Amino acid sequence: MAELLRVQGYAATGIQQLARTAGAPTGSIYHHFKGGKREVVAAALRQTGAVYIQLLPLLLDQHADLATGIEAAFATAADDVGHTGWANMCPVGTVTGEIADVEPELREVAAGVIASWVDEGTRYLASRGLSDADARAVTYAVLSALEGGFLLARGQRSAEPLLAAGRAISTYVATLPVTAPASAENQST
Amino acid sequence: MAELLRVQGYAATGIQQLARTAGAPTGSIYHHFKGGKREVVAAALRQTGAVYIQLLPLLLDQHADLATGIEAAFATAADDVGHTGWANMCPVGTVTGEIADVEPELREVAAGVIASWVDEGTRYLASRGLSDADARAVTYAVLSALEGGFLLARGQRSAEPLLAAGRAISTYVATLPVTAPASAENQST
DNA sequence: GTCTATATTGTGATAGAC
DNA sequence: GTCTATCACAATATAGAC
Repeated sequence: MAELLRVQGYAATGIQQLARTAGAPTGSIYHHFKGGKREVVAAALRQTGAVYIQLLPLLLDQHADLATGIEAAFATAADDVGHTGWANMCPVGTVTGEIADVEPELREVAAGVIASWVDEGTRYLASRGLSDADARAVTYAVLSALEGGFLLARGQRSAEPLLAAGRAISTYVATLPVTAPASAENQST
Repeated sequence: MAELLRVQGYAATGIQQLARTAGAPTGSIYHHFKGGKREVVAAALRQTGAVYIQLLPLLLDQHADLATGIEAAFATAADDVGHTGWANMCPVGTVTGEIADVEPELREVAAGVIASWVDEGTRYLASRGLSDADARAVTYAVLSALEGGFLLARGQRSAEPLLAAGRAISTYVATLPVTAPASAENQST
C-alpha cells in the first residue's frame, strides 16, 4: 500500500487496485481493516514512519562531519529519485499534502509520524553536538527541504532541486556551533 | 478553482463542486474548457504561476539585505498559513505531488510554471548580486524549503517548520558572495 | 452561449456463500 | 477467515432544450 501511495497518492489509489496488486480480494481487506480505506492508509503511514526513522543514523553515522553527511544524504536521495523514474520517495509527504484539510483522522496520523521523526532527529543531532534548539530547527529544516525537494524533483524530473536544497541545509548546519569536536565518532555518549 | 485546489487537492475537487462554488452550471464549464477537468486545472495552475511570480520582488525589494529579506518572507508565509486555518498556500505544490506520476499533461503544465519561477527567481537574485549559478541554486533551495515547509506546516498545524526552513535558507544565503555592496537598493542596474 | 437532466463509469463498502 | 457478487453513490462528461 505504501508503495502505491507514494507514487499515486491517496485519492488515486483504490482499494480494488490494492487488492489486485496484493493478490487478495477486496473482502479480505475489509475483514482485517474494519475502518476501510482510511485504516489501511493509516497503517501504511505508520509502517513507513517506523522504517524511515531508521535511515537517519544509517545515513549520517558514516560521515564524521555532520554538514557533509547531510549533503551526501540529499545526494543519495536525488540519485534514488532519478533511478526510480521520478517516483516519489515518501508516501507521508504525498498523502499529507492531499488530505491535510479534508481527512482529519489521517492528518493526525501523518502528524504523529512526522512528530516522531522530529523527536528522533532532534535527539540524534543533539547527540552529534548541536544544542537542543538548533537540533530541532535543523530537523525541521531538513524535513521541509527534503519533502519540498522530492516534490520539485518529481515535477521537474530533475535532481537539481534536491541537490540545491541539500547544499543549502548543509551550509546552514556548518555555521552552527557544536559542543563536541567535529571529528567525534562516538555520538552515543 | 485555484482556491479549491490548494485546499483540497486535485482528486478531491470535483467539477460539480467548482460549479456550485462559482455559481455556474457544469455544462458551462465544459463549454468553455473543452478539455474537461484537466484543462480547468491547467488554467488554474498557469494563472497561479503568473500571480505568485509577482510576489517575489514585492517581498524582497523592501529589505536591503537579501538574507533577512528571505527569512522575513518565510515568516510572512508562516503567518499567512496560520491565519487561514492551515490551508495550503500553493495549489501548484499540492497538485504536483498528487499528479506527478499519474497525469503527464498536467505534470508538464506544473513543471512549466515552476520553471518560470526558477527563471524569474534566478534573474532577480542575480540582479541582487549573486552569481548566476548561486542564484539558480538559491531559487531551487527556496522553492524546495517553501513547498516542503507548507506541507509540514499543514500536517503539523504549526508554523515551526516554515520558520526553521526560512532561517536555514537565510543563513545559507548569508554565506554566499555578492558582487554589489550589501546595502544596494538599485537591483535594476 | 446558458443551463438541466442524464449517461456512463468507477469508487468504497457490504452481504453472504464457502 | 477467505473470497465473490453486488449495492449505493459520486465522479466526469455529454446531449439537447432554451
